[in-house]
Amino acid sequence: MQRTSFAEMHCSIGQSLERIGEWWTPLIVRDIHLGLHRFDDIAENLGISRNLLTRRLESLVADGIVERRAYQERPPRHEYHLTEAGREFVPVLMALMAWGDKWATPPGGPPVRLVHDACGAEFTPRVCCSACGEPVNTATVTALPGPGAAAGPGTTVLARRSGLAP
Amino acid sequence: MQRTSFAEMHCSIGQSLERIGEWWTPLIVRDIHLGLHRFDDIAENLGISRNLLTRRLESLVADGIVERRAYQERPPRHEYHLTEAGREFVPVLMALMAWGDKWATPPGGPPVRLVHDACGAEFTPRVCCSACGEPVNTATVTALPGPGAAAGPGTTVLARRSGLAP
DNA sequence: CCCAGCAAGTTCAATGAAAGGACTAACTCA
DNA sequence: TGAGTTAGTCCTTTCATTGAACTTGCTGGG
Repeated sequence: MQRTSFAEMHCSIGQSLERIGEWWTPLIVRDIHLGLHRFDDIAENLGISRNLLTRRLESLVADGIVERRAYQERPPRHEYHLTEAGREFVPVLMALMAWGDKWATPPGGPPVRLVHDACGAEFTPRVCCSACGEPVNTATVTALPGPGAAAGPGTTVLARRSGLAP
Repeated sequence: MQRTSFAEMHCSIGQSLERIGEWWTPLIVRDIHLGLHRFDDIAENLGISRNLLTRRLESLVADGIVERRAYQERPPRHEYHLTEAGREFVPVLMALMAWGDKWATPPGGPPVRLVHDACGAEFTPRVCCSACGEPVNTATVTALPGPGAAAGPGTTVLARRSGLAP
């Protein structure tokens, strides 16, 4: 059946997943980021079905994560590039990669090393506090209801627990 | 058709997605982290089909992200808790949430505020360099082939481009 | 004692998304 | 003229997802 959409959820994770949470989508963004801009390159690299790649690229473009850019007129040919939103998503992918390196190491060891050009070091991405710069973890972070908190699909029980409308 | 598995990919993102990339799975982890430990609570909160929740929880337990803990004997009843791997995944979810807050704000504004207990500030998660602590972005990070880099499903073209075996 | 209720699932049919391979369009280059 | 490139579309098969009903084992109230 059609997948349940997360679009109506009062949850930014749900909203994010609606845009980049589908199967293949994060890998497509990874490929574009790593320099694969042509349809056939991405299709061959991932081994994704071509019709599915068409659909995924369409929705990424519709959501403003990827930009479809003509690089010649006749015949019309296009390249795919990340937008600002797409580029800002890449660090999330790096954090995901770091988690995978630690808890789900691929056969043969980590396939990618990351170098931070600004400081020159090979590094591991970490999620940090924007205020003090320290790494965050479940023990040191508290989640509080924000302005958009509400009972709705995806947050019924949570809203009840935090004292919002049942 | 059955989803193509990313398990054989030489890519930590693929490995991560294989474990937590399926539809619903990140939201299930979110719910458990936020204190929903019972099957019925999670099912009601998300509105997920109960058989699907069963399957997702099974695979999360099999992958060592969630732990199934008996809290009474007769009748047998269980609670779900995050393991160490699961807790370390939560910051990735926070980064994903921050991206959604910025680029896909849910109706009504950000539904959750995060407070870093260590410094007391309300903050935005950022992905930073483990060496110098500065936030990373696409412009300041270079990806290099690591020990596990290889041509294979999910990385054929990339491996060719970076000079590995065709 | 009987019935309602809870918790944690399991079973089932209907539907539509994914896979994969063949096909098309429009052009270029030798 | 024929092969190659690029970016898709079309089609069939197969399986995951949905939603709702059903099951099991026990507790607590009247």
